[in-house]
Amino acid sequence: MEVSVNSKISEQERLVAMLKALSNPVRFQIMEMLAACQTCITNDIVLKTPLAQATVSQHLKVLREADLIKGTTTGPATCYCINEESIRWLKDQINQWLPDCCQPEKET
Amino acid sequence: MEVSVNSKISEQERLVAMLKALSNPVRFQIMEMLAACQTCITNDIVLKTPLAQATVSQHLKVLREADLIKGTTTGPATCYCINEESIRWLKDQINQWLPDCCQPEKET
DNA sequence: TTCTTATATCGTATATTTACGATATAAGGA
DNA sequence: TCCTTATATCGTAAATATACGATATAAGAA
Repeated sequence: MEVSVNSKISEQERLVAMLKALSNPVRFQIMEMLAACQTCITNDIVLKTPLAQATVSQHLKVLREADLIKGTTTGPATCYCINEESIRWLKDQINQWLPDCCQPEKET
Repeated sequence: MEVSVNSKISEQERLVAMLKALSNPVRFQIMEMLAACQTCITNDIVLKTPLAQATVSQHLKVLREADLIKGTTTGPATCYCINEESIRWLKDQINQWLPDCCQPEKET
């Protein structure tokens, strides 16, 4: 039922923060990588990227802080995966956005 | 049928550019203002904002270049409105994004 | 033409983002 | 314990974004 009474940031702020995290080509593609490989460790992403490990780690932090991905430590590695719940929330928000115009083709 | 053969930027790049334009709280709220007032001139937005006119004008330029809004000059003023076609495209893209996971509640 | 109104653009200061190498940190094997 | 592997974080340089005042520009009125 979505009871976020004491949340520090509003829903709009959360949405904007997510969009900001997504609005970088590298991070957007990391999301697609994670969606494709279901779950993979940082090094997998580093190897698929021309960037340094530190840079990828930094991007992963941004995605994590925006709640777009989740990371679990397994031994020395960190296993990342998409935060499906958040992505669903994001999609719902965008769908409901600007309802007075711009509704995608819906046949009601 | 969407024939964008010679487009300089890919669909993903266009989407990321739109997200980037939206991922600023001021610009996000300008979009909501424009959706609410249907169409309004720059000065209306400036007055609803704590920012300087130059700053608002700059934000409008970013939104314009991301194709999220359209502006038409009427006399000395510029009349801005939401680019509904682009917003619909954006919504469709987000809906189709990460199809293997994170589908919003659909009953097929 | 001159004034007013409404915007856009320029120049610039400050803040944030992006990227990297160097250096922690943490777990497990030899 | 010492080495290897996998990440994270620190410090920092360069690029980009944000905001503003000052200054164009453009249309219409006097």
